[in-house]
Amino acid sequence: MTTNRPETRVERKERTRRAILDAALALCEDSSLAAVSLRQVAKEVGIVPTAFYRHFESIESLGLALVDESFVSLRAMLRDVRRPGVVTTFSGIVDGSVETLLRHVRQHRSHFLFIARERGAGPLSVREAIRHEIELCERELATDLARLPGPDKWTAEDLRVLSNLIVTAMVSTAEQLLSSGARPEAQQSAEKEITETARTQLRMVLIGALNWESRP
Amino acid sequence: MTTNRPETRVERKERTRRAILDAALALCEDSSLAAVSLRQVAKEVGIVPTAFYRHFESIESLGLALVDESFVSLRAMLRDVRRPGVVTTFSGIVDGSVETLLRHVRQHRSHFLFIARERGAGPLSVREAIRHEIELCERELATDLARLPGPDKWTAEDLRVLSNLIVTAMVSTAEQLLSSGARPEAQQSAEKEITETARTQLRMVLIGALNWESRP
DNA sequence: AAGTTCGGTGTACGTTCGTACACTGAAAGC
DNA sequence: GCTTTCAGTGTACGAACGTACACCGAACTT
Repeated sequence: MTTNRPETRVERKERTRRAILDAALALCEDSSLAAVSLRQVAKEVGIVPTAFYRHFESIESLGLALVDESFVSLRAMLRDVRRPGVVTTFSGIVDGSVETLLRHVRQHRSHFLFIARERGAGPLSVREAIRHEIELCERELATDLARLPGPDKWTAEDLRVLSNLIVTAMVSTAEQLLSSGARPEAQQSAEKEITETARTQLRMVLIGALNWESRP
Repeated sequence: MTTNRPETRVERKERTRRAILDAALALCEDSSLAAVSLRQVAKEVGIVPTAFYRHFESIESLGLALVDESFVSLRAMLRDVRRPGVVTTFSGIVDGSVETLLRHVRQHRSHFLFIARERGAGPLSVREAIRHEIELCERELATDLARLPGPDKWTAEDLRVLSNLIVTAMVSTAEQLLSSGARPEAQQSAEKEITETARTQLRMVLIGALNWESRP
């Protein structure tokens, strides 16, 4: 049973703000943010168009808020991947990472979908925000890689380059998983194939890394 | 001096069609195709809006035409990369490939820009067309890789996986080159850094490939 | 209890959009 | 030469867009 005490003003505002973010995310499922109109969002939320401005000054700044929000769940995923050494074999790291990625893509479809779209097509400021967040991911990965035997003797530059490669491959994997989800009839087998490919690719890259000689 | 003979009807039609494609491509430089209106294109070309329908039945089918056109130049690039063995060392292959990529991105900016945008944000049919073309590229790369010592003993599946990885990395490199071109003040050094990264990544992947044991 | 703040309303505007329809005039076909 | 074809014209419409402006009423402040 819900307590029926009257809503405070900030609560109500926050609730509407959430509704706007959710509505925008839903509308972004099948077209880019630039193609979403203020009026559509307002109608979806159930407010009058001009009320939108009480929360965001433009669709673009709504986009920036959605980027922040999306990367909260992404960071949660990364924390999940690197949770302290339950597994230490290379195979274990690879399998665990890919499985975690799959789980989070399923769980936060619309966020990943939004990022994948706007990464290439959004307004400049949104693209830059996404690029920046991905760069942070690469840096975090680089510091993790630096603890592995082999890469621990590399130059910082080589570490950067390797994590860029890995993150790129994982972003691509996520995008493939997303588009496989658009056709639910054969989704399971498609997901299996995509994750298997991702696992193999990670292994190939790691083998390359183990045989790499960093020369400064 | 231009010969002044009267234009034939098909010539004139083709000329207008080209103008429409060029105008659309230009308008796509700073927003996605879905956000480009039929009227904008028509105004840019200098025809009345309804005349657009004499050439395309919708913006979407215009998009498909642009995909075709863009991949003509991309295929030209790939032919260029694989031109018969002037160089045979791994380093030679890598350096040559990356340099060719850079050259073609510069030369066909707007085409690459269009593909990069619509690959993630375009209408479904456009996204599928692009995905299909990229898959063709991966297949061609796979048959090339199959001639290399090492990969020549691989399973078809492993070859597919490796070329998917390489193509993904190259697509990402192209996208980075494109966004570096948006800020002309430091473009040269940015391009140098990006291509250097791409070279290193290709080498890392190839080293992984040389040490890979394909087990069926 | 009186006054202020502010999320949400309702109307109203000028613009731009896609597209329907009837048309024109020059090249193509006979 | 007369007819047909068809790329391009011009007008006209309803719908959707962003946004300006005056307003309301309930939650807050004092």
